[in-house]
Amino acid sequence: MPALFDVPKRASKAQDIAIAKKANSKSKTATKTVKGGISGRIAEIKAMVETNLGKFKDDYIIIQEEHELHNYFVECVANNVIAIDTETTGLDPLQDQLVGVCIYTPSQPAAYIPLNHKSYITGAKSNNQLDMKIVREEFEKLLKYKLDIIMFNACFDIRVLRNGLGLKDIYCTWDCYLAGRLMNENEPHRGLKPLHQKYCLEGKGDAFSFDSLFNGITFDLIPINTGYLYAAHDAIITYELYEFQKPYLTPGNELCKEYELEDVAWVFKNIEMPCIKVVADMEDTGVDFDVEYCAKLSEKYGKIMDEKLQKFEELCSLYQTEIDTYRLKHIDSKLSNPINISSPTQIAILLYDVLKVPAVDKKSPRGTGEEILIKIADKEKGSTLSNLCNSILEYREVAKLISTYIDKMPECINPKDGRIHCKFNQYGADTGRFSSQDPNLQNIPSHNKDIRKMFKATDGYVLMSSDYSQQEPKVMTQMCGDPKMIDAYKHGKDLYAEIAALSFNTTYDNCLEFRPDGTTNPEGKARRSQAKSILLGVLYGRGVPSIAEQLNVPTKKAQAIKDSVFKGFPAIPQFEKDSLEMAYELGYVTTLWGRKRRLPDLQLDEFEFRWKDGYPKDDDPLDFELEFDETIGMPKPVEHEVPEDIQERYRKKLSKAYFSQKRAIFEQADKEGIKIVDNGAKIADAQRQCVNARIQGSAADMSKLAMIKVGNNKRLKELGFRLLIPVHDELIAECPKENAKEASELFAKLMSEAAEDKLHIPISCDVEITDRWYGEKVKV
DNA sequence: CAGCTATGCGCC
DNA sequence: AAAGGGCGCATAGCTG
Repeated sequence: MPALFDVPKRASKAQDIAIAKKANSKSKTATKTVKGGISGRIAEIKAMVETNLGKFKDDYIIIQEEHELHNYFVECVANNVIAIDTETTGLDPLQDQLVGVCIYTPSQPAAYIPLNHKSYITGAKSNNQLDMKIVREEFEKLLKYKLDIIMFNACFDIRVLRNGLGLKDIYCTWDCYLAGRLMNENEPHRGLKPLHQKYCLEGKGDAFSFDSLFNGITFDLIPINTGYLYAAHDAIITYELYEFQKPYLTPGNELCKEYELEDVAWVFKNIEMPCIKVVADMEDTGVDFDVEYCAKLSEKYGKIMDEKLQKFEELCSLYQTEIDTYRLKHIDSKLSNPINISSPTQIAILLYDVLKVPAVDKKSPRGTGEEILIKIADKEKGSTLSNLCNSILEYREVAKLISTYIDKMPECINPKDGRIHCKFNQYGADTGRFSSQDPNLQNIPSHNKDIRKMFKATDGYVLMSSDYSQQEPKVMTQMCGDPKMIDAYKHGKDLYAEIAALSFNTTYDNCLEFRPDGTTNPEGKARRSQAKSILLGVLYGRGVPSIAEQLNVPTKKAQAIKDSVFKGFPAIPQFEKDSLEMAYELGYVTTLWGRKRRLPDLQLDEFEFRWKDGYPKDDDPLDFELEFDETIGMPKPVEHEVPEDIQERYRKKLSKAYFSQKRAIFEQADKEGIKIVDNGAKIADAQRQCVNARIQGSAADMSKLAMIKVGNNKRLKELGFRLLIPVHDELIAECPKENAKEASELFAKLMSEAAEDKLHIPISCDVEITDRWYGEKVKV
């Protein structure tokens, strides 16, 4: 079965991501100043919309009277379904304005309900817009019918309707964004319009892009008579995308079966859809923030940064002669004066050109990353060079804290409530994990004990954090099904120590860091960490040399350790094998709950053969019949394949060749006019991903199930408990102090039970109760 | 000027 | 010969 959605070939993953982001963002720079005057831009927009959507003029309507809205909703009830999309002045549901609501139900024209349009000349609110209160009340009546509600990226629209229209009970039954992610997480287009164009218009729709159309103009300034065309169009294409998706994610439907999506449909209905409300609640709640404390941190770390910079400059001055000599020789060097410590380019010049430090890493011979600088520093401890490298590292550490966290966070505070409301993308990672942005609350430093304390409980509340200990190893144990590993957890043993004991033929106690009398046991510690490295290495698809480096043992030794562990726990390599086979045969791997991670790269041929010019070297490029392709409006490019026997010849050679010989073979082919594409790296990437995606994805499923249970628990709600941040295997929440004891116990219980249908390993969650994130424990 | 890539680094 | 999964975001430096 081919992948459901075709993924176009692209130059790079980074490019894909850039494209996806572009498609996903609705014009971030909505409030910047407009060049050429507002009226000019609006005329331009008017013309663009006319040209591209004018044909829908009579198909879409504007709702400006109460009875019109009422009648429309009557039809929605009759159809038992409505698609909803909102138009706003920006992407922040708390600070930006609701401008209008777009609705659609089959049999009716798509409709736009303008609410807050205003004149771009006078700024006065435009006439003929329904009162928000009336619209809210009509919607409230509509919601009582529990009809299906279709949205795209529902979390946003739900929050907009809650905060902008006061529609507290708005819900969604089908989110086309989440459905699309589940149907193909590799889809580079994540926005509504590109998805609709690709799957509902078979890519044939007008390539007209709205991406930059409204740049610099907020939607409230667009005249209603222009705006309604654009807005109403969104509601109808949301519905059309839903119609396309629905059979694939409906269990029992032929298409759902054919594409093996029945379990995915389960995940959609029971994990992703219920998660939306929980996420919307978290984003609306936000986290309280201590500005005064933050200001103190800024001062403290600002001073440290100055000191670190000074230290760097002093150390540089010891090399003044060398630097001066270099500058004289290389007039147009990028080396500024003084040297910019933040510039990797300049640090590379300083180290490798001025100071002639030999490269320590073959992969990046001019690298200046942390690991490389540590290697250089360790070569001659105490030397000026070593001090210099350390000073760069120390500067970077504190500069990162200041620029990304300490001085950034205050800019993110919502002035209305003094809290930080980030955005969570519940399908941020292709494995199903969450991501967080604006700001990212999932990468706040934890090693540093100051930074997290900026985040505090609301006054009268306490913070609660509860994490799954060893979530991923436990998931892996379940998926391997190894009885010895399961037993280790059932008996409350340390898994890594148990693996070490059974693999290295020694006792469990000999594989612990501490002896029963409390003294340290270095050999035990080493055994345990060796077993741990192997297990986590499997989890991440880590290679033996890399594990060797981590354990500080020769590669051969690391291989021997791995062999022992695999011999003692054959279920582990079996799981690797099964996962690979699953991916090779089906093109995807699955999580415990049935979420898919497609890995099409795994099915690539190791080598692909193409004629460099698109045709054989001695061919006349015009010597063939052109076939007209109507979809692109021009003759089809003709593909000449490299004959199978030539491919076979090269494949045979390459299979026997060592790395160093491959290049020569590629060059030889090049002379024949053949380009050989080496997919080895891509395939290796996919191989690593296939084990990891199952574990990481299952853990994500589990965490989401927990969020849903916790977020919807009636008793917790009564206690005033509310979730704040999911950090993968950990949930941060807050609760009124007087209810903290009961809430924390229930919190831990719900979390530990959340995955019990599929995960038969004891799960316990400890709840920490504090006044601030990582702060002092509070007694309750 | 915006928008992009490269490099580097924070988290799980 | 090399060999680590998943994110978001900062700065530098280039390009159109």
